[in-house]
Amino acid sequence: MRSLYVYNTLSRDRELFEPETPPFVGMYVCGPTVYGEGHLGHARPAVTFDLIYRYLLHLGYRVRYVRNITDVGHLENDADEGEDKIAKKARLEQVEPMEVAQRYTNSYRENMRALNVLSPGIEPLASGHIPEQIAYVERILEAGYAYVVDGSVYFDVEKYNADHPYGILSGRRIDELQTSTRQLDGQDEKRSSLDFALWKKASPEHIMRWKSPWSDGFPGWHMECTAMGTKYLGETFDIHGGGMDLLFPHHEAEIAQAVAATGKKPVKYWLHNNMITINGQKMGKSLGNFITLNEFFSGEHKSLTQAYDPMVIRFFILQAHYRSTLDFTNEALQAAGKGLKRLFEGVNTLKNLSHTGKASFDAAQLEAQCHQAMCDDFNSPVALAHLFDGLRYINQVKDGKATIDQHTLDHLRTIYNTFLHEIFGLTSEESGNPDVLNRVMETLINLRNDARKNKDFATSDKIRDELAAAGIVMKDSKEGTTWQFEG
RNA sequence: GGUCUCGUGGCCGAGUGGCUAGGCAGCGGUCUGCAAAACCGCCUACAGCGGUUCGAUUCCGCUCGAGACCUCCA
Repeated sequence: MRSLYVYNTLSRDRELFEPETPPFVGMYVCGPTVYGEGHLGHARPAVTFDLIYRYLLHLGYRVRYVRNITDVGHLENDADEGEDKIAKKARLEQVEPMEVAQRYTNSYRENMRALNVLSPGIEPLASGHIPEQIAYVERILEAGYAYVVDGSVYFDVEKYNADHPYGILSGRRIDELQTSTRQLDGQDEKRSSLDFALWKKASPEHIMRWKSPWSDGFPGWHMECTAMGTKYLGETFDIHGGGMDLLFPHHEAEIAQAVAATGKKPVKYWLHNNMITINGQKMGKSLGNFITLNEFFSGEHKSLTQAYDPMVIRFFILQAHYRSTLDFTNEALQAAGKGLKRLFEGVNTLKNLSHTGKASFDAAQLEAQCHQAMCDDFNSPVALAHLFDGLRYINQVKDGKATIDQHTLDHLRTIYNTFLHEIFGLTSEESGNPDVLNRVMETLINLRNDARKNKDFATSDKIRDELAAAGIVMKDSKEGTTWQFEG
């Protein structure tokens, strides 16, 4: 198996990837909170970890991929006074909380399918794992790292820090944190402002609630990932992923919870994708540049000049390294769209090529370069650059300016299929055209070429222009005329 | 205010102590009845100021600028 290096946030460095029990890999990724439409911010981690998942599978690992659906109990900001996000939305819309969660879960899954993101092996719901979460809180209480106040359970960060360093992931220090935390709901109950809730007692108007030994309430917002990760991947597993914004406090709290309960560090490799911006600005509900995925796909948003194919968004994301910030602009997306189209056309060319002689290109080297890039912390932009380099050779062969042998031809086909489709998950919507359409087009092409031969360009151009108006493009080359649908 | 990340050519984005990705746009050419596509060539940048070095875009320091987290968010 190839040597894969991944950037581990825990060490702030690239490390050789060595799973606990190869060939098995346990991977947990923080999924969406389903209280609203999927947006651009959801696409980045989904595509990033889809790439990682696909590449690990390609390398021969057997991956158990868990991505949760958060459908309970995250606290809102002070304007909402600790009200549950989903409950709040439900009241506004006068429906059951689980109905809201279901609707947006469905919507999220549809978006993921459009982006060709593979389904995780397990997609657990937080609401379906309340007993596991309660049991986990009990373990932490038994270990002495939590305390109960009026039906709520809080994690005792200072006590924990005395035995285990708190902040190993985010690089934060407890004394620095103490001075920079602000007042939140329930603060007076906590011994320290740093402590976080493991279980929250529900206020009377709070409609999402479950029974527990401490109160009718709901789990703290770091609890579900710890409980469900443990349940499906064990007390220690290989990869935990998510957005950089989750680094603190969410992932830090997850480590503390697990160490408090088990004495073991739960995760070997912490992987974090960077954030996206829109026109150089952070995307935020308050900034008015919040674009949902459906708006992207339809183009219905005031800051979009056109609709974007989900594959273009996927390709755009893959063209940047996952640990860099990525800026979405119309210009950049359009550029990506053209690049992607060129790539697909090259693959199509490759499909129709036949061997012509000696190859003047080293396909094995191309393959090695692509893998080298991917093994260096999943550097998809560099791998894509190599594929574009190969494209030039393919087109030269098409133009008769280079030659290719059968072996190289087969090898290139395998490489492009493997990387573009299998690993990058890029698909062209070359839906198998019905035979009848191919026959019709063949006829039209023949008619037009007859006209061209007779220098009846009025007729030949009429055929081409009218087909163009219908969305079909004709392309003349030495080998003859080809056609395709064009947007 | 604290912690951290980053600043690359018209735009997007890799990467490196000397050999300086890739995409898009632009310009010139080849091909073509024309067009499109493709191919060839050109445009060769690393915020600013110091320092280390034979040599720095790449290492160090400072300045300026942007962003993330600390507080719901991917």
